[in-house]
Amino acid sequence: MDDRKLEVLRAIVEDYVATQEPVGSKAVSQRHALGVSAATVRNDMAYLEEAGYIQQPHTSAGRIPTAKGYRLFVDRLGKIKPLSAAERRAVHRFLSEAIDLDDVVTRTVRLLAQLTHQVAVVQYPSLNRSSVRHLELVSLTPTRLMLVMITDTGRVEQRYVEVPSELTEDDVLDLRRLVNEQLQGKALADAPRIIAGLAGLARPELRATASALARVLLESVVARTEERVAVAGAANLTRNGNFFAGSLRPILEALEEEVVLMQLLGRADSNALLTVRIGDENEVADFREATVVTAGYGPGSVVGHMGVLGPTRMDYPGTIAAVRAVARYVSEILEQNR
Amino acid sequence: MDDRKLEVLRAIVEDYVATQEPVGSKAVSQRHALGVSAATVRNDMAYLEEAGYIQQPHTSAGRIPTAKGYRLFVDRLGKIKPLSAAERRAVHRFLSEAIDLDDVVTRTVRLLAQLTHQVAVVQYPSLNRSSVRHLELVSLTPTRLMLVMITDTGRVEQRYVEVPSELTEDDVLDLRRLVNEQLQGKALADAPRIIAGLAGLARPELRATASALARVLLESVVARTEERVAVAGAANLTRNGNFFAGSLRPILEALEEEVVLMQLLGRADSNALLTVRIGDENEVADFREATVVTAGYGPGSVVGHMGVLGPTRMDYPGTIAAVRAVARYVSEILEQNR
DNA sequence: GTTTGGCACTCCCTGTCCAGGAGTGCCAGT
DNA sequence: ACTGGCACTCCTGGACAGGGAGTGCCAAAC
Repeated sequence: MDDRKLEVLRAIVEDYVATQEPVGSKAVSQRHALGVSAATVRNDMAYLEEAGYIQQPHTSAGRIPTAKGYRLFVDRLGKIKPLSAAERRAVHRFLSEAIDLDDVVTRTVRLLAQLTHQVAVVQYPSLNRSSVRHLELVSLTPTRLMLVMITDTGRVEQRYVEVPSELTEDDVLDLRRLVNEQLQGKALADAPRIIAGLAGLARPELRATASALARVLLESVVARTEERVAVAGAANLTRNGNFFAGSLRPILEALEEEVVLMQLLGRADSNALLTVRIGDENEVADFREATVVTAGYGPGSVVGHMGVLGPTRMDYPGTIAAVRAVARYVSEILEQNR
Repeated sequence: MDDRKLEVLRAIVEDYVATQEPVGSKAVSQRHALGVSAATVRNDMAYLEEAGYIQQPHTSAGRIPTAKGYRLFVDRLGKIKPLSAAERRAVHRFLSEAIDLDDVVTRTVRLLAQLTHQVAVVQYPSLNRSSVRHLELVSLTPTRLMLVMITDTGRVEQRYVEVPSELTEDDVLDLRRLVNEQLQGKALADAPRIIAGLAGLARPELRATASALARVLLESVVARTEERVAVAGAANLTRNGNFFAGSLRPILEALEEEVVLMQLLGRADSNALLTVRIGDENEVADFREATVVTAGYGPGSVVGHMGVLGPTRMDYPGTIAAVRAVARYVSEILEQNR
């Protein structure tokens, strides 16, 4: 494929993203210094359409890019434009004011939404990629405990535990020491194995209690892993003509389903630094008209993902730069709090 | 005002809520067994319009209720229809499966959204109406602590504390004992006073550390109080013709602002069991076209509010019943976990 | 005095038609 | 290989008319 044809595609993508209207041959030849006439552009456009990169909403309208066209643009044409110095400073300052993990996530998701003018999604640090920092047992009544687990990423999980027999203060201290000895510093992915042997290590009279505790512990490391996700910027779905072809409904519904959001952020095993899924490259049916840009983050290794969701007609260079920058800053912050 | 006129108003409200279309005199006299002709209804409607309870979108259209009309309907005409037995069972089961406070709030807000087909908002138990159940100090590095506060409603707050000098294990134990002795069981509203005296009670060599700790403690009980709110059901804004006169944007934006949501749930001091704010009775400008139904909840005394937001044209009896029922169940659950 | 049927009137809604405009495809000429 | 010209297609917006729903008012009936 011709170099000029690529330039024409770039012009179409850029103009269409900017104006949200089909772009015609005259506009391309005038606004972009290609040095050729509109008629020539028309020939190139016919070729690009034939090849599936652009399409016409109807005869006698301008062209708009297809998903395939955007893909080519992202892969070969888009020059990522880094954030301005002012933006970088703002990101840095806003995120460094966070007081705990919850706050980091909340601020991150808002920041992303604001920078990209799109819907932002941030996954809380995944439990099974974290390790245990501390386990705390608080006795509420003699037969009722509260279990609090703190991970190295700062995430806090709490559970109630009903125990079969009454416990003394010393019993609680014993149990606390036991679980911390066994689990502190261990990766949660390894935890189930350790937890299974927990009851056997307790004093005989505490066996029953320890196994009740083990059951709840297992639940909190296995059952609800992955689930937590924060969303912001839903209002951006209504920007200008975005409106997602009027089918706002399913999108809003999907945004409230953790399962769908996790799918959106990509299979947890993906360690790719940055992923762009355009249109039908997306697995979730409701997002066939959308593009999702995601990045992994974490101190050293990836512990979670974040991303933004927007119309396929989005400002790719800007969005990609923003997601990448924010993911980096968040990783830095987690590193510091380690 | 005539009894029959009230019946006409009720008919208009009910039909309009059901069909979302202006209702005419003929429809009223036919569908509701008033025993009078359309012409008579027309006279009554002229009166109701004069008195400000209903209005015409334009000449030669049917009538729709005004905010004043809905108000009268709610105060004098609506017979609250309790939830069906099946619904009550479903509510009960769904909520009793919650595993911690976070889960209770999440489930509650979803339940409300689903029952009422509207946007639901639930405030986390307000910190300054709770009391301290337990304070935990975890040492991360010799000069860095993690403070975890657990309240009687099950809410968990965590903060990092940088301390001026290196601490031994015993120092940490000492501090933990001190803060728990002083604060356990105390209402957070009283906490600032107690915290102020905290540093003075520590061993001399721990004074500096204790006052750093006190600063952070104060922050966590004062600064971010009230703030946390959960939202669900935003997709319901797009139901049928709801769309809020096409101005979806400001509503979605407002729903992401904690401050606005707190205003929506009503001044924190309101202890009223159930509040209905219709149209301009609402203080928040963006919600002039909306009705907000809120209820307080809590074990014994009110510790937070929950509510739903919908178009003024909503099913008042059903919505009110749902909000009240859910608030009661949640209160029961908090009572049990006390 | 209240209720009723009748009637003229108003206004919205829908569909049709038409002119204007933007953009294309193709062809012949450079 | 590029360009200018030209006929053609299709969308868009305004104008206009007909049908329908609902009203207000009036005179007659209960």
